[in-house]
Amino acid sequence: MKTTVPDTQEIADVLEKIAQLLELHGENPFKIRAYHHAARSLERLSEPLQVLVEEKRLGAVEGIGKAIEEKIVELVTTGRLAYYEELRSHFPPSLFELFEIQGLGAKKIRLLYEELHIDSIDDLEKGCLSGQVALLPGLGEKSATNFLKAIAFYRRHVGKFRLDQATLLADFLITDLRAHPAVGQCQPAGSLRRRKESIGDLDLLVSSKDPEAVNSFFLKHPLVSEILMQGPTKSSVYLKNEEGESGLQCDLRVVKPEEFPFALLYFTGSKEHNIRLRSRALESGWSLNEYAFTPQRDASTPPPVHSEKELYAALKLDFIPPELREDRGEIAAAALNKLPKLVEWTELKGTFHCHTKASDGENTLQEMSEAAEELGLEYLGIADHSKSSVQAHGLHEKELLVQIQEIRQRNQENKKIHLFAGSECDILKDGSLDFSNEILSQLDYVVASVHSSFTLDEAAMTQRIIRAMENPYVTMIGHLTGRLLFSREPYALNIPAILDAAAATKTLIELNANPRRLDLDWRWWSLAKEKGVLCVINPDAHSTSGLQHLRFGIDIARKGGLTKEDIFNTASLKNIQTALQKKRS
DNA sequence: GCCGTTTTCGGCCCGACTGTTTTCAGTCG
Repeated sequence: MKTTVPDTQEIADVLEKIAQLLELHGENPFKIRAYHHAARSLERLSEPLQVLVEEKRLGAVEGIGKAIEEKIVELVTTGRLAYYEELRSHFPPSLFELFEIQGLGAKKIRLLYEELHIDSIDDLEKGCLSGQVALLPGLGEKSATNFLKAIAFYRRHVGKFRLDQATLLADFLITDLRAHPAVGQCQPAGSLRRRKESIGDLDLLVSSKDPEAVNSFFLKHPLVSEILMQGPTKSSVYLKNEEGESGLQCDLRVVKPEEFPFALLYFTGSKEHNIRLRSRALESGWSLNEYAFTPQRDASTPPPVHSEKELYAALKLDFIPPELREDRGEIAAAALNKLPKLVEWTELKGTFHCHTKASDGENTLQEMSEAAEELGLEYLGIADHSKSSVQAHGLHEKELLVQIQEIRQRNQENKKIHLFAGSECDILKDGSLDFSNEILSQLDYVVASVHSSFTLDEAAMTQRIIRAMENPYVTMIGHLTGRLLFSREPYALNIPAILDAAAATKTLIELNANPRRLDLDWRWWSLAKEKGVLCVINPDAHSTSGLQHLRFGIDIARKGGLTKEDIFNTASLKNIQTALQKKRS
């Protein structure tokens, strides 16, 4: 373990590892869940862990009791945890990777380790091929074959699928399913419906009086590459990817029409959200499953339910939009009628941070303008790269001034959509900007972004961005953490400190809607809102089709609990022009 | 291990499918 103080995420990871180790040790499942739960609680703390430890308030965090509090304190103060080290000493660290293999859980991993000394994915593969795995009690030829398939799948798809990729596949399937005569209602569920940034598998839900017909239609669908499991109500397949190989996993559930709202709620999740709802149902004496409420002995009769809304109402809750169902306080808020009224797509009036051919975009200013108009936007901001982004053909001062002139000219000629002249100006290593204030002052707005020196330490990177925000011409910070989903980690950054500075300097924080980024992450937006920081949803469009990414931006804003009022570009053109001047004056 | 208008013990969400089994354990969501 590192000698420096571990950060909150690292501590949450240790708690998760403890949970896995306890599973391997065959511990009480509720104890295991307690560690999972505590890890999740840590991940959504709204204040620094260090402060909670110093003020001895950790025990007040839900899911953290005396025992786990002591362990966290030990980790924070010494950087080590004797309990964890003791647990770990019984198993090699490589064993953890076996949990990633579909069909393998703690019991079988332990069996494989104790009987065959298998402690890695490579070992498991060898054991399956040699026939040894099939000889173990409780396992057989079929298990070994399935492990080999699962290993191959894991190697092809370490990581997950992006929201846009999963959405595209789901749209195809749902369109075809809805056209089938035996299909009543058909909805996506799972993390796709909750609009998470990454999707592990696709969950589709259908209501039908003829489940067999639906299942057989689904299993023969041209997008299906391989059948994993098939039952009367549930089947599971791999879908074809671009190369025609097995890609995303897709589960189809077929239920009776009257069961649909229960099943939709259940399969939408999240798991933690469902667990809470079931506990809440039990308070009324009803057991809740994916089909119905079942009153326990002496309990009152549950009301009839025809929709998710009625289902929540039966539990004395406001309807909770799927995006919020992550067990982050939404149930308590729904009980008190305090859920936010989430922003809607139709409330978005314009956007900033779009590129053209002048730097690294694919389309001209005119084409971008027309596409935005078609999308129904009132205004569009053009922000091509600045000169330091050589790889992206960043504009030099002279080229930028020409572009500003062109934009002013277009606004004279076309009154249907207003164009704003901006720049995505590099934040240099020391926090200064790529253009002088004299140049910046001629623009309508500035998106300041980091495109270099990603490896600065947290303090330096934080200071770098804060310095940029202190510039009166910097309107907003682009893709704050620089993450690229599944390919680049966010750079080290003290996000609460950045949000404080954003509030103090009246700088907007971008929600970059490009599905590879979705940055800033949705988990931070409630804190941003609390601190009074405004969000601006930008597509970072490098083509006309890139403007469509705005929809994912709305998804993530909703997931972050943001309302129309929390988002800068829900303002009309009339109001936005004065708002853009606000920081400068 | 956590939690409490049933409060310091005794609960803790619930069901489908698979593979290896002759009645069920393990895994998954």
